[in-house]
Order: sequence, then structure tokens, then C-alpha cells
Amino acid sequence: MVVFAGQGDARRSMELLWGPRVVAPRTGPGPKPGLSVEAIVAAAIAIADAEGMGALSMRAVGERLGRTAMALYTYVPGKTELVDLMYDRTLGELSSSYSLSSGWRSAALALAGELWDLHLRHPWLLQVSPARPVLGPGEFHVQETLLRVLASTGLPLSRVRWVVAALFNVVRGSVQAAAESRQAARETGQSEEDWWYARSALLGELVPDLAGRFPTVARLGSEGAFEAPSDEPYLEREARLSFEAGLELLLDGVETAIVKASGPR
Amino acid sequence: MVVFAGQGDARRSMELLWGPRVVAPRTGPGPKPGLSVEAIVAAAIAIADAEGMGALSMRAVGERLGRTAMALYTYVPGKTELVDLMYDRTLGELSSSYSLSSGWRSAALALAGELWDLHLRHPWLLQVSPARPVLGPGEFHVQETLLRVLASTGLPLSRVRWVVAALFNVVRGSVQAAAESRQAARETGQSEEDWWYARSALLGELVPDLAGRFPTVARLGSEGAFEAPSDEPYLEREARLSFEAGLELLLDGVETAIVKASGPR
DNA sequence: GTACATTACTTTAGGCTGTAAGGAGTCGGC
DNA sequence: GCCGACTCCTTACAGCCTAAAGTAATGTAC
Repeated sequence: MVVFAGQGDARRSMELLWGPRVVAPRTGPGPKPGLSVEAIVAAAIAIADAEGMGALSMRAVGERLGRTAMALYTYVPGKTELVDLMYDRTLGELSSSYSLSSGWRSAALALAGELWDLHLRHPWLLQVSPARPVLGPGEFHVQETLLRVLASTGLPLSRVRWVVAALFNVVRGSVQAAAESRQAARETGQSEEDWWYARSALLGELVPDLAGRFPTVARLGSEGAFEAPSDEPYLEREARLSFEAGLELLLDGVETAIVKASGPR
Repeated sequence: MVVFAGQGDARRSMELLWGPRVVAPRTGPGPKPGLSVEAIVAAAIAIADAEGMGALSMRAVGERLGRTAMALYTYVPGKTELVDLMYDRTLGELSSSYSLSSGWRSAALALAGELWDLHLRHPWLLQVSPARPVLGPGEFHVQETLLRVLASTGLPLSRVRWVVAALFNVVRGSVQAAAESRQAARETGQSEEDWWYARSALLGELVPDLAGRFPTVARLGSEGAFEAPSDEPYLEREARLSFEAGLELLLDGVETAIVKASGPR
């Protein structure tokens, strides 16, 4: 269930994204609107948070608001636009102020951490393709915040944009494993350990020469067996560690870039 | 249209993934099978390549093979498992030998480049969630190849795994923009320039104080306007540049890690 | 040579999805 | 008090995946 963004009527979408959230009470004939765009978006986000993107249907949103699916089409052009709105409103949750007093690195770490949390709170964000930008205030807000923190490295803005993109990808990629590990456990009812155990038992049975065909992977598996036990679910811990490690790696790369840029001068 | 993986019957899935591709002719009563798992997977991949994941339906695959949708269920448990197979078979396309003679860095660059190409050839790969691993031969193959190249840095395997994860994320994240820029242009019939132009015109009209609210983004936009024109579509070029830059950044980080690990010794 | 078990495939059907079209209900202004 | 406008709902349709049952084809055993 991947959802594309930015496909619908451009003007209508942009007006919904950027328009005033509290619409002035309509003056004129007709029944008063019982719903509002914000209420619909909030309901949709609640559903996606609780039951995942797969459970998000126009009917489900309508029911949650005591209406039918078609009632929503008065406020929102279609499901695509609704998803755009959900995405952008959620990105807007990110806080905007990051203290740069203790250096760009700690600010970047804090920011990445908050992005991670945001995605864990709203795992369906990962199922909205970021390819065609939504161009809403939330997306701009995130970009601005990321750019501002990383521009404080002193690197030229034209390079900072790539750093931002890479950072965003590392966060998104690693949090995906964590988020969907939770989600899958909940949806399938099968705990992660059970799933993992069943699969690896099958692997051993069906592919006896696994270690021979993929020696490095096998070596990793055998070394990984000696990890300290933890309360945190395995895949989730794995994902968090990969996030932290990937981030450090990237920031080290940024430091190298700073040195290179200022050194020869 | 995001698709989850690894949800169906575990044993059946694993047998399909790892079993022999050419099934021995059955001995016993009953009509001879007219199809095969491999033929079905190939047809499905062809459809997804040509028309995108949205056009992949059991009916479509069946029709392409001259059968009804239900005929496929004799060979494949369901659509989920079919997607797993498509994903894993496609990852298996990656070539496995990378010369380490000119150093790990050039090998890693070549490997990342091939991963990029692979994803551009099969853009629907990006719509298959990598959260719950498929655990098929193709996935193992990719992991093994990545691990082998990056293990040649001399870093401990326990750290190499994170490098691999981060690299994979950077590739996946950046190629997504490129792939979906192509796809969107084809599906909507609207060229990327048109789309971009329409949206930014709307932005200027609806959000007059954009530069005030998001100064850093605005600064980037104005500086970006002075780029050299290119035949390559804008977003695609953008994505490729972000790929290359992100990769360099990451590999710089790896070099730092190598120095740190060997230096104090 | 015929009956039977087994398999490949089709048909039918049911429950989902998003949404186009048109009818019903409700309110403000005259 | 009624008209007209506007919101909301019902109906309907085309598409999706797939469960269940029916049909046709095949190979084996008697």
C-alpha cells in the first residue's frame, strides 16, 4: 500500500494545504457544514496511526465522523489529496527551534532523533512516497529546519541540500524497519520473535548450505548471536542501532567535508 | 500502493523462494501444467516494469499468460507471495563480483551505482517495503555482496552491517525521487517541467510571504536558479546528484571510521 | 478398455475499494 | 412562507483479491 502524492487538482490541493485552517463561517443559504477539512484530516490521521495505512479508507474516515464516505467529498477532492494533507500536517508537528549553542553536531543529532520519533508516532508517513513533493507548509517547515541546522556547519548551501537529503534518507530508511516491525507484529498477531524463529528454522531446513553460499552473511549471523539480551524487540533495537550508526557515519562525512572546505584556504 | 512482504504462509513462501526453478515433470494423473512459477513471476515483473505497481493485478498477469486470474493460484498462494518472489528474483539480478584491486572505495561506488541502475530498471522495487525481510536468495545475495565489499575496509563486521544499511538507505532514498519522477511524468501525462512550473506559480500566488517564512529554503531556491541547463530532467538530475553526494559523504564517514579504528592502535 | 484419482483451469460469487451521479434534506434571504 | 442554494446521503459501478465449486484433461491400475 504505497500512496503517491501530488496527483490531484493542483490549485485545489494547494489551497487546502496553505489556506486558513479555521474557515470563516459561511454566510449564505444552505445547511451549516457539519464537518471540516481539519476534522477529516485529524480523523484520517487517527485511523492511520491506530490501524495503519491499509485500514485507511474513505468509508472508515466517514464512519469515524458519523458520516458516509461520500460526505467527505464535499470537503476534500479525493483520497490522494487527503493523504497529502495528512502527510503535510503531520510533518508540521516537528518543532522548529534547535539550539546551535552546543554546536551543529548535537543539534543535528537532536533533530534527527525527533524526526525518528515523529516517524515512529506516525509510521504510515513511511508509506507516503516523498518523490513528488507535496509543497505544503509542513514539508517546507521540515526542510527549513533541517537546512538551518546544517547550514550552521558553514558549508555552502548547495552542498547542505545534499546533506539534508542524505540525512533524511538515513532516518527514513532505518525508522522504516522499526516502525514496520511494530506494525507487523500487531497486524499479524505474531510476535517478532516467533516470526523470526519460524523463518530461520525454515531457512536451515530448506537451505542447508546457506553458510557456504553466503559466508559473510553467515559470519554476521553467528557473531550477532552473542549480543546482550534486551527488553527491546530485536528488530526494533537493530533498527535504532542502524539509525544511530548511520547518522554518526554521515555526520563524520560532514566533518570531513568541512575540513576539506576550510583547510586548503 | 505500498506492498508488504512476508505475510503469507511461511513454509510455502520459502519453498517457492529457495526451491528449484525448473520443476521436474510430474509423474501421475492430471493435466500437464501449462504455466510455471517462473513464467508467472516473469510476467508480473514485466507488467510492473512497463506499467507500474498500480497496474499489477492477478487478472493482468493471468491475461498476459492467456489465463484467468484464478489459474495463477495453482502455482502461487496469493498476490503477496508473488510480490515477494518478484522482489527477490529481481534483487538476484545484481552481479556478484566486484574487483577490490583498486580499493574498497571504488568497489563500493561501482556497487552502489549498480544498485541505483537496478532500481531505475525496476522502479516498483521501491514500493516493496523492505521492513520484514523476504529472506530469499536474492536478498541474501545483495547483502552478501554489499557486506563483502565493505568488509574489505577492515572494519569489524559488526560495524560493517550498519554501513551497509546506511548505504542501502541512501541509494534507495535518492533513487526513489528519480524513479518516481519518471513514473509520474508517464502516468500523469504531464511533463515534470509543466508540473513544477504550475505548482511554483501557485505557491507564489497563494503564499506571498514564502521567503519570509522559510528564508533558508528560499535562499536555496534562488541560488538553484543559476544552475547550468541540462537535457536530463530536473528532478532526475537532482536525484542523481543527491545520490552521488550522499554516497561520497557516507564513504568519507567510513574513512574516518577506519582511521579512528586503526589510528590509536 | 474402462474406472478412478489427481490435477489445471474456469466460473461464480462475496466482500472490499474509490468515486460518479442524482436525490433528499436543510437553511438564509426575500 | 416560500424559493433557491447548498450540503449531505443513497445508489451504483467498476475494479480489486480470492474462497468455493464445477469442469475438463490426464495418467495409473485393474
